[in-house]
Amino acid sequence: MRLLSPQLGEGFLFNSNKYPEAPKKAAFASLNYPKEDMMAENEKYEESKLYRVRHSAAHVMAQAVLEKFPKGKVAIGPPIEDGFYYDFDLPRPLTPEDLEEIEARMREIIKNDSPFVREEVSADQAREIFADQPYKLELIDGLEKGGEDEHGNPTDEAQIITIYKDDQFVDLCRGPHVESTGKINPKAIKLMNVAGAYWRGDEKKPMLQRIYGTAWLTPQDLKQYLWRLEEAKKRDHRKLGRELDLFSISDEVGAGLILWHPKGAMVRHIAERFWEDEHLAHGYDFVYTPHIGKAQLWETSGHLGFYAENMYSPIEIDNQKYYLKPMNCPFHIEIYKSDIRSYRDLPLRYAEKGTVYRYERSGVMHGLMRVRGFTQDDAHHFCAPSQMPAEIDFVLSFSLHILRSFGFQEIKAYLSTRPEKSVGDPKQWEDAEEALEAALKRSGLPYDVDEGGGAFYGPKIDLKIKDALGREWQLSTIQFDFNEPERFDMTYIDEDGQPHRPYMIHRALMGSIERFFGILIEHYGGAFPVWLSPVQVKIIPIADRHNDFAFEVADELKKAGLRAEVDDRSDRMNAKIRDAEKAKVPYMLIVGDREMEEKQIDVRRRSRERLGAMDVAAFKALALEDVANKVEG
RNA sequence: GCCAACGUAGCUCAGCGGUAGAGCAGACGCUUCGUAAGCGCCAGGUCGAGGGUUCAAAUCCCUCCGUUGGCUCCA
Repeated sequence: MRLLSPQLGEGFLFNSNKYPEAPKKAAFASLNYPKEDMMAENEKYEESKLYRVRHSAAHVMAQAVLEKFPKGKVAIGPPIEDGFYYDFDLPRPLTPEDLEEIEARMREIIKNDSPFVREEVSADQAREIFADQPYKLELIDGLEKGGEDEHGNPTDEAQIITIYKDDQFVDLCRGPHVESTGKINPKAIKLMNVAGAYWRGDEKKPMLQRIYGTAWLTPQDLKQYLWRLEEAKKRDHRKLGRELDLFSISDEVGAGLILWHPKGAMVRHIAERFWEDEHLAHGYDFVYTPHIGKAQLWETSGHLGFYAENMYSPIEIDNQKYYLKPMNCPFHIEIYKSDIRSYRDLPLRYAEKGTVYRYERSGVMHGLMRVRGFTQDDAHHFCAPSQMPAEIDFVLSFSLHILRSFGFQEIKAYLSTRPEKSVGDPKQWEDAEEALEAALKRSGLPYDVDEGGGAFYGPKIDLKIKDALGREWQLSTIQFDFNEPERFDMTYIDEDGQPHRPYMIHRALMGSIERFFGILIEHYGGAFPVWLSPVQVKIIPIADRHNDFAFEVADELKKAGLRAEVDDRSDRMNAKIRDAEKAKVPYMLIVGDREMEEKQIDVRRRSRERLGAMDVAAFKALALEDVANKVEG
């Protein structure tokens, strides 16, 4: 179905199923549009009018809330992506009705068109103004002390304390704001929901009530944003997972544990088969390792020291404690250590789709995206230091090849460097970081550097993709490890006949296969590319007398490796087409009297495009070409 | 784990103190049909679990489990 997004006008047609003839870029742009279109090119969000509008809307909302709850305490209220929020400490939980009331009051305040007035004050003046606002007082202390901004984050500069007044409200705030409340378009704001949030994000501190709102420059923009939310809801992998019968999660089995249904398992199987072929073609060896390992192993690896809170309780077997594995690396290392390694053996690349179990707190599970048991497409590279730059180059380009094959074209890299606390020789760190950055430069990928953002055991590159809705997801990670080779005393014998320490790289491309599947579902809205579709062809006989011929066609297609099914129910053709469309089967082949007569089939795509009658051989060639080229039809 | 909302048929939802309802899906029967829903009939629920209030609880209260939106954490 073609959806016309509201208020978009020419050039912003969005096709809900992302069919091949749909202009892909336009589809992306329409979903993606907000920041890009709302702001002048290269303008920073923080300096945009939109940012000021949202910040100002937060103040207006705070006033409305305080009017309703005069004893309420306010915390902070910044603009965020797509809107703003404000945290409150209130005598009772807010209800949806409260939000409506607050929103209505906001519109009145906006109508007053009262100016935002900035004032610089001393810390003591500020304390007087906010005498009954404990959270503000805490912020003022931080500002006065310096080294902390209004969010409590460290800063270099001493802070000037400023307040902003508008209408009946005054807030401790750095600004900036719009000139007056009237600059906020009352028809372009909406309060979205209430959620709990810890004061300063610290779970030991009080839980506040956070009201999320959205604000835009025009009502059209708001409408567009709400439409985008709707679209995301339609593509929600949990909803599609049920509708397309891909997977489920059973209370009986347990939260965060995924059951892959035949259709979902087929997609996974195809994806894994591709993954396997590519790995074998690129110098990897496959390994298989068990799900549990002795406590001593996890002591040696350090997991019981630094990862214990994510691990499940031990299982006791013959007076020995065993742990369910949260990672695969110790096993791969043991395989490495099972023999003496020569520099001639290196690099070694051990790959395994290893299923790991990690404890997740009960409130954080989310469909396939956040689970307690998942399979990593893991691999560990072991190489001599001299081989390291080439190895990085290889693994980065291999990662990109895999991601692009699944239809993710927009990829961004994040390089994380040495944190303050780290293990390993600084020279090694430098070499590794240099190699990572050089490889990034050669790849031509856009990348950001997160100084000090690496793990204590090594620097890393993370790859994030943008999906069809413009949302970023981290998939791949390529991590150096200076820790485990040391802990396990890994060595190889170099040309000099002496043992040397190898370099070790962990990498996962899809990351978690469960999560990757979830992202694929949402990216494609359930309409997988032909090569991944669990059912690629549905053959639809018009009447019972066409069934035999339909099965003949199916057999021929199956022999060619295509996944074809016949819908031989006694329903009308229209109903069969509808069901096949809903199942997002890429091709429907209609067979009736005419086709049987001519030994042909009538081809229809899920995009509703009709390719017309053709020979089975012609269709087979066409479909196989789509599979080979991984087209998204 | 924390805050809030929500758990009624396989799915989506109505009912919100007086003996459980719809649509879709399913079974069966009729229909054999040209590019997104043919018709009829049947079956299906200890209303998430446990406790309490009441003459009476899906409905009100408490506890637990789960889900959703956030917080924190993270693949």
